[in-house]
Amino acid sequence: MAMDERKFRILQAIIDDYILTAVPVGSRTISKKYGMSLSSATIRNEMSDLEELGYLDQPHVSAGRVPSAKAYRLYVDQLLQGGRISQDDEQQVRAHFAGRTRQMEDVIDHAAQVLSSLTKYTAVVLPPTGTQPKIRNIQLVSVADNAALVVIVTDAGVVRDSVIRVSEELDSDALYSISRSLTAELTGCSLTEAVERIPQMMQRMSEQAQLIEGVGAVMHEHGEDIRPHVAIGGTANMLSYPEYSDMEKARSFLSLMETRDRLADIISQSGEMSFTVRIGPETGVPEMEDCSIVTMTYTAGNGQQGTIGVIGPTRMQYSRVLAAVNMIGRQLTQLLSDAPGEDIPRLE
Amino acid sequence: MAMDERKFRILQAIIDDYILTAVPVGSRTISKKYGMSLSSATIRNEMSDLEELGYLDQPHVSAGRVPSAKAYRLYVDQLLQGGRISQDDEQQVRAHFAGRTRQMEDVIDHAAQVLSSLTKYTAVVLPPTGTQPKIRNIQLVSVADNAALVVIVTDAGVVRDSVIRVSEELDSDALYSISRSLTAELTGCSLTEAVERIPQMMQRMSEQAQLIEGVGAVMHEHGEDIRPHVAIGGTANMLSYPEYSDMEKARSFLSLMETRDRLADIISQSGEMSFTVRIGPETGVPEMEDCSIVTMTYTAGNGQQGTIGVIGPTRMQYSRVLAAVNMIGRQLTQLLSDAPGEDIPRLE
DNA sequence: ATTAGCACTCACTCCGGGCGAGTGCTAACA
DNA sequence: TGTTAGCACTCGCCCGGAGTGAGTGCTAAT
Repeated sequence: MAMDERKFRILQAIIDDYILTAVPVGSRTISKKYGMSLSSATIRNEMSDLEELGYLDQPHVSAGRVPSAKAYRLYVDQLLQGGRISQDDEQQVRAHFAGRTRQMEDVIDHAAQVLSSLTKYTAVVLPPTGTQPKIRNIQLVSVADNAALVVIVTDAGVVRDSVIRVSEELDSDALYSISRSLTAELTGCSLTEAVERIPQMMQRMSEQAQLIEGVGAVMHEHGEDIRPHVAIGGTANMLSYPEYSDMEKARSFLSLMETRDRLADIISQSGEMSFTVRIGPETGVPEMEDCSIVTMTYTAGNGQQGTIGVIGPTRMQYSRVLAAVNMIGRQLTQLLSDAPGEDIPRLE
Repeated sequence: MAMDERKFRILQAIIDDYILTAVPVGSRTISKKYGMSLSSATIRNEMSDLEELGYLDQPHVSAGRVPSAKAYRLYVDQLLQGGRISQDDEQQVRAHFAGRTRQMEDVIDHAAQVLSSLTKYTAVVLPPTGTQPKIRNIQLVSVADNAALVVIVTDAGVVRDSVIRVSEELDSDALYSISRSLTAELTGCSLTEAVERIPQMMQRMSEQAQLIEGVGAVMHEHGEDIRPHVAIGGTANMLSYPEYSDMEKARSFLSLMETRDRLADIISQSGEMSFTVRIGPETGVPEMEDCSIVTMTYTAGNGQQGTIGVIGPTRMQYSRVLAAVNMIGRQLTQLLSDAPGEDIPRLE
């Protein structure tokens, strides 16, 4: 027994109905609501077959059927293939993003907000990261008598800056000249390469050894601890769905959303493809057994890649979510491309 | 009929019990569990009086009594007066914060996390803000051929920096000399004062007019839009409490936690006093009718003030929360004081 | 002033019956 | 051979009533 055209249409109808109502759907519903000229009995037979094929589950013997993860998989594959992704609210959203120079962090936060309010699910946005950024410029700025600010500019924007102590009282000219040597020496290096070079440099410019060591420490710290800011929107949305009427589930979901590190891992595991849909168990996260995650990567001007994602119940409205994710993703790529001229958002 | 010693002790017992169990407490419970040598009947009479005085509410006629906001107020006033604030886990927490130079943002996030896990409620931390920070140094750093990064250092640390376009191709030496003039001119000004001076400066140094205008724009933007990063921890905790078994309530609470701007407003409304406890309606927030908020201000080295707060149900464990807030608050103040020498966290 | 006793209230739980949506199977039909 | 009507059966869910127990208020005795 194989999957024929009719079975497929019935399956589709079941999924549609279940997505809408979150209630196990019965044969009569399909036969009546979804204009097939088939009696409920026939549908029943087909449903029985579909269950055998693994596309449907039955919560208990006298209940309707519920689509399985396998069914959703088929469903979204169809969606993705067909490319039926509309792009309605595009205009409004574009307006939201237009104007003002923004910090990367703001862009990210905003994207998460828009995406969640568009889909009514939970949205997660990771900032662009990627190949080790290359150093472009190093500046020491005097902050106080014995403290200086280290600003490291890379091709990804400004890497976080830090204050270090300077032993002697160097005036700003002195700092500037040191900045120039450092820049000359390290331009084009990645942070880790730069850290490796620090010892030699300390020897060569021994009178500034302490200062240079400080700079090295800053680089080291930022080279490792790239704990990017993760933007989340609409966690509260999930509570509106019946699948989270169980408090315990809701709690564990929310806890997961709070541990940003783990969340970032989960979201960023979205393969090489630009579009990824992970359904239920495919997420690989026990707490998300009945969630699906739709992710897409976007690209900033410097080639770095970020990820946006939507998390919802497995019965999410895939076509709408796919459309929204696709739109926001493209929008971000465009916004962050070097081209536009007036704004250069930077990496936080 | 007035509040006498015995009534007060009974009220205290009722509050203690209710805080523990979240269940309306009856006269028998008090008479038995709380070693008063009084019969339940006597307690009943007293409870009736306390209800008349407005300290107790009765959900329905045959249920026990529940403390009113007025009762909690009395309770915490007593707590605050007595100064009975223990400081047990102080050591562990101090260890958490020790070591490593940190960004202000990290410190804030971390404080929220610790505070929420310590109290099992929701914690909110606002970064220090305060009197307009004074400019200490302005640096233009070359980022690309026709773009420069403006870094404005104030006594509050680094104000967010932005990239601006520079029309001509200025090399880094040229940028440095402009930086020096700008610094000389504007040191000691607040951001808004500096913005006012921009027009004159544009006239005076007309060949760099566009550049200076750009710098002015950056200042203006950051002078206004001080949307500080708000750190939140433990929102999921709230779902463990029976008062939030109602999904609708939980949802509205979480939504509130998501609108950081509003949340920041609410938290920062904590009067002049260093310690504030707002109970139920006192919060002034409809969504928080049965929440209480405990806040405390802390002070950074430069005199700027930040706020930390804990949000929980009105029946929160005030003494523990007060202790925790107090401890973390003092800890932050100490950590952020200029004194310690090795770390200077900075304003994000 | 305190307490024992008593009648009364009322939320909560448990339980059995009825309901209805849904299934699987069988037999009839095109 | 595929489709359909009919039927018996299952089982979750809702509803109403009885029972329970915690709690109160009042009264009378100590």
